[in-house]
Amino acid sequence: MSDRFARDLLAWYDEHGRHDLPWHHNRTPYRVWVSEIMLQQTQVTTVIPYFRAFMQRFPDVQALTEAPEDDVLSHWSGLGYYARARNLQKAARTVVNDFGGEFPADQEKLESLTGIGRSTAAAVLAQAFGKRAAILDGNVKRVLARYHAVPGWPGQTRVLNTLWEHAEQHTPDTRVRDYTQAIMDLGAMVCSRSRPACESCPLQSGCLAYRNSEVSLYPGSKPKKAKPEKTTWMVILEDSDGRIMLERRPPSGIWGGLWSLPELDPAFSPDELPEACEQAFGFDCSDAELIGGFRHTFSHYHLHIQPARLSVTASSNIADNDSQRWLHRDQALTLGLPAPIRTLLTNPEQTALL
DNA sequence: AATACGTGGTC
DNA sequence: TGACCAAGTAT
Repeated sequence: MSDRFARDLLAWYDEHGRHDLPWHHNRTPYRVWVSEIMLQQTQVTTVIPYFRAFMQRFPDVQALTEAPEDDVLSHWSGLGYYARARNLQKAARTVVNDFGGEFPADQEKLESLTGIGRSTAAAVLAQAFGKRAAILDGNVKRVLARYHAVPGWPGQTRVLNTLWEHAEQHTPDTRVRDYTQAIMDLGAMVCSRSRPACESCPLQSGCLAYRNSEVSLYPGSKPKKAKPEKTTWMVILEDSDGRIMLERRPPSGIWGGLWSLPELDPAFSPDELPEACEQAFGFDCSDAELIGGFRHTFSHYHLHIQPARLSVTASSNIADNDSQRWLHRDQALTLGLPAPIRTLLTNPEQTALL
């Protein structure tokens, strides 16, 4: 049953673990699910305020299904990986339509919900239903890679499979909920990526990497690749009322479904911007003013964002539609906006310094 | 299997 | 200061 790994880990957790995170209270499947989705590739401290606001606005799965997608995205604004928000609502509708509004306590059925993979399904099973299920997130990967001295980068299927095997083996039959939280806490608080606190680790005596003084070698690092550089114009079209134009981005791709400033081909020179805007958007534009570009780094490429402000002179027939809205800046900030656009609209002077 | 998908923290 | 990475999943 539970080997010394789980036993020692749980003893440590009782004294040192995190027992008071927002999703630890009223631990319903819905709350656990939302927290797990938010926590994908995202730090706990970042998630906490988003989780509170989200629960206030969408208290249950029913409320989530009934909300406009824009509302969900605006609550996700700044969190990143926005497909998570769109998938969240899709999955909520599946729960209501196919599962009678109740989350299934079944690994396979949970994984059928979009946005829920193997690890998230296991986390919901363990945290919300107390069922035995092995998780394997970044924390667990690090702990297990060190404990068993598993060589290689966890992005490789072979390495990943090995880690999953260890994860399954160590998961106990009892106290699965606590165990799941415990191994994540250990990874976050003791077995951290840099400067792990091995002297305070309850698993030290069995840790192969520690025994060999090779803790820093695990887990193996990702092969590095140069990020491509891309450039774009982001135009702030402003009418005589001080309203600016926002465009809804396509549902897939970067910032999918969010509202943002309209983009223009970087091949245009500053001189050509007014005419390019007129052709693209159909308004008389003038006075292109360059605000000062900045570079934004994504996971897989760098984007040079070149903001430019233009005046719309003939604005009599301006109207909102599905993919285009004219709003004052404070109104624009209530939309689901990407973080750098939010910054750009809030404080263009600061952005110009970047 | 490899890649796309965000943002903020860390050193 | 730029590279690296975090409670991963979808395609």
